[in-house]
Amino acid sequence: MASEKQNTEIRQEQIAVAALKIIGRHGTRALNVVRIAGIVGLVPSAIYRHFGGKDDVIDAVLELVRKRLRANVAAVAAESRDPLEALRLLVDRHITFLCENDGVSTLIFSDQVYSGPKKRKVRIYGVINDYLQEITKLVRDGQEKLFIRSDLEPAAIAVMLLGLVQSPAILWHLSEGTFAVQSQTEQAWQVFERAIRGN
Amino acid sequence: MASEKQNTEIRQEQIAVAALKIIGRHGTRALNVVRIAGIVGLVPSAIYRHFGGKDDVIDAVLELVRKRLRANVAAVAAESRDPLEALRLLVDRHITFLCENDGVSTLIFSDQVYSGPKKRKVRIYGVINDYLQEITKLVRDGQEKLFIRSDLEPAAIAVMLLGLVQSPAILWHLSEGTFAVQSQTEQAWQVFERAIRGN
DNA sequence: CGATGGTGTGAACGCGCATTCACATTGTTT
DNA sequence: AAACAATGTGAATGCGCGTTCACACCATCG
Repeated sequence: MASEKQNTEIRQEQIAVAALKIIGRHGTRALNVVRIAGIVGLVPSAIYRHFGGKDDVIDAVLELVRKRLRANVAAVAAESRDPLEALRLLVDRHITFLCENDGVSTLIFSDQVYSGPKKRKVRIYGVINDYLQEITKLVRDGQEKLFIRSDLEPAAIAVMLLGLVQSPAILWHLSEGTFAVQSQTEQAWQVFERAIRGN
Repeated sequence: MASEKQNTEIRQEQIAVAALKIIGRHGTRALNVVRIAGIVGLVPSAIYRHFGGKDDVIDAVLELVRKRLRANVAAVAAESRDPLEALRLLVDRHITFLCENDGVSTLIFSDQVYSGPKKRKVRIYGVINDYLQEITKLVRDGQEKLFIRSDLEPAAIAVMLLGLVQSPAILWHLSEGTFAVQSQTEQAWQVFERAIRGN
């Protein structure tokens, strides 16, 4: 019944993806090595061939999230013609990302965060800050090109944008998909855009 | 070393408060009967005189949160002269509430939510919806009195308001109090108010 | 061909923690 | 005063789960 041998790098990737999937579907509490191993097709102890322990796996998941967030920003920057449109596209992508991976929200608040090494909290803050930083760049760019009012701090706009999406996402997955996340985000974006658009 | 006997109702209150405090300071993972009992001044097994189990304790914490959120809305409604001012006061109160009780944010996303009985998720959704409902009332009132644009759905405004506060709160407690939550909320409110204020 | 290192396996250990139970204490009712 | 219900105590139980370890397999290198 032995699984085929795989390179550690591949396994690490598989394990991180599996972990994120578990967190998304069943919450961080359901994240245990048995389940992870099950998805990857390994025996629990095999996990320790590729990671020092559960904590390291969680760190890997965080890096995965960081990558995907970065990829989203890069994508919208490429697709759009102006920064304001880019922000709108980012809102769409971000909400989709959060809805498809409930785990992202839960991981950030997870007890795993607070129980783990203190570095954990710092690391999560870093991931979010990275993301905010990139959004801030978009905003600043929009201000320079006069698409966005320049009497507002770019960083503050970025945080607002995050909040715009976060609440609907929470409500969506608490409501088991009942909450009209699409409509809510749509309206919120319009209000938001009117408030920040350059005159 | 025996504690004085107390009425079950009093104990239930004490236990819920203790639990919320633990969640806030150390995360939901640190929420165990030993710790709760320690704070209340009881022996672990005594908890079971007042609650059926840990799950019931968590439910009690949720009710505690519901009460406090309701109290906040009632307070600002009483303090303010117009609905728009009420909303601004509510933002202040809500951010304070979230910062003082980190536990509220963590509890909502907690694995405990997803692991517990399915009713748990519904219950949390209910708590938030209650709160949203009350905010929506304020908004609608503001629209009728022409303080708020009436071409916007009251419920959508309410959700936006929540998002306005939530992100800063998250960043604040991830950053260990470094993040300038006050300044952020201030700016966000101004942008938001300009967007929704009746012409 | 033998050695070595990387990967997978199954069993076992140990800890944290929720829960239970028999017993003690206190307050109230009859 | 006796009986009973409510509350508090300490010990014991049992489970989930992270982690470790000795062993097996297999590729690559010398």
